[in-house]
Amino acid sequence: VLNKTYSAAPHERLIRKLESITDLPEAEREALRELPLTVRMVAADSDLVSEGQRPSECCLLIEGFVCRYKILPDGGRQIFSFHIPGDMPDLQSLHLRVMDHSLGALVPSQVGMIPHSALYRLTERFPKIAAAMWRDTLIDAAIFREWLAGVGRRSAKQRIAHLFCELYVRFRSVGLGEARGFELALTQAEMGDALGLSTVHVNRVLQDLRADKVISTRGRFLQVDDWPGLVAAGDFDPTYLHLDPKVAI
Amino acid sequence: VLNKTYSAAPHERLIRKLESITDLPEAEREALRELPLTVRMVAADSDLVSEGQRPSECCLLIEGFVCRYKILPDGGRQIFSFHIPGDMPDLQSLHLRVMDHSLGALVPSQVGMIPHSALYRLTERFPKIAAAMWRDTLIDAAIFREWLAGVGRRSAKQRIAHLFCELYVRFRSVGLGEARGFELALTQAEMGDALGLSTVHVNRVLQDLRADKVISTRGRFLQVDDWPGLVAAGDFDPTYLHLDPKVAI
DNA sequence: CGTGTTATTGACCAACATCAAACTTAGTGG
DNA sequence: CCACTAAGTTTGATGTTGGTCAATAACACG
Repeated sequence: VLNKTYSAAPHERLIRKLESITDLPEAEREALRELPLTVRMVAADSDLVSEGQRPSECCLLIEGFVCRYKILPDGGRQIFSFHIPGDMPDLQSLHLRVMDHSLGALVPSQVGMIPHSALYRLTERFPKIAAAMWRDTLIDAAIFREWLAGVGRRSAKQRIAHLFCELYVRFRSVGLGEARGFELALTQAEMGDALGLSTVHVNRVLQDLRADKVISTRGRFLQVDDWPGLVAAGDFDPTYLHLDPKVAI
Repeated sequence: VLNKTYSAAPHERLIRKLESITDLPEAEREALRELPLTVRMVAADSDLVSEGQRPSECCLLIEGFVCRYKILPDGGRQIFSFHIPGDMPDLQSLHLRVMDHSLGALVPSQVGMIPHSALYRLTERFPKIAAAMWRDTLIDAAIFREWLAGVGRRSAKQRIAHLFCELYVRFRSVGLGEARGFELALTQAEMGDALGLSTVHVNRVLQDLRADKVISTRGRFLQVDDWPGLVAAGDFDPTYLHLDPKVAI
């Protein structure tokens, strides 16, 4: 638990996210703004929620970068998803009491904790908010399917390029990142754990992609030099993200 | 479209399924029984819904065995999930208009088509039914995560054993299959497409598992000869299925 | 400036893929 | 009821992607 100060407007982050996947009337937006929320800072590499726990609140990511993952008996780690500000990475805990995986911060992050009770009340009073949140968890599932197809049937190079495409589009769809690229706060080991690859192989494929002139990296900033090329390399089709037409990248 | 006759009680199948993951008061069960439902027969290897479509109804699987899948540009196929009677494999279409994958029958199957409009009405009138269905789609996502961990980090043998464990538990949890095993209506090619393996390799691993005396096959019947052994071979922990304690296998 | 983390490189290896053919089984029509 | 066919399973030989191990080079941070 750290103590930095931030001036982000947590509720607006959430609203912007939900509006990237659906339309919300003003009454619903207003109701979302009244959600009680306790801000908490989380250090890098520490868990927000761990496998086996029964949380009584959901996290809204305000600043930072987090992932969901599971450690397998042989010590291997599988990362299931990455989350950016505006996401509620453990929204599922609202209807799935016990966590079957963990939620960890990849960089120092700021989250807002929202009691389940407040969310229940909101979803009962506003069916449109319930539908938007349900839809969000369904898109979550669609992303898992897409990753599954990647790990099951795509080459290492396609998988890495695909991940970059997905993150770029998701960042842009909520107004984060820049047109030329985005902050990719991931080590190569973490990319490997997400894509089912070894660190060494991730490194080699990354060199390939740089040699192909589709991306370049400056520190943690991933610059997209050739978007059509990256999309082609990753066999990327954003349909599965189910974004609202109004935010089409 | 075939024409066999069946005497299954579709609504009871659905109720039994939902009760395997939650508790439903009698009023809710009664409301479910009134859901309008058009029975349809589907031939093996034909699609119930295809990628790109915008269905206006959901399917309830009454008899048979279906899967969700996607064909990749290089011709490869990734199967995302298998569904058994009582499942609503495309419940997600209620909040995700366009299908990002297809739903196909693996054997001749019987489904009940339920209009989205009827489901919307039901979920608005009965928050408990909405919660149960939302929960069902969240478990769906949990299964994707588990498969992702398998394809990403587990060996071929673990993945196959894990799949058998999952199907056995799911069949049993809704009162299908037998204590000694269950009907596995899958070709080795289909198992490969689900697990990210080649047909040849599936065949070899299957021979291993038979040699290890954990399973045996008689035609399409998969007999579990050593359940603890199969669980160990698959590194299987049923937590992710989020079954209600009352149906614990 | 150290010190620990991350990136990169090289040598070697294994799991699983691919290709091709033979064998089995289950349907189908005569 | 049998021959014929197509689908599925099994086997062998060979190839490749990506893993493992281990060392070195770059960084980032206190």
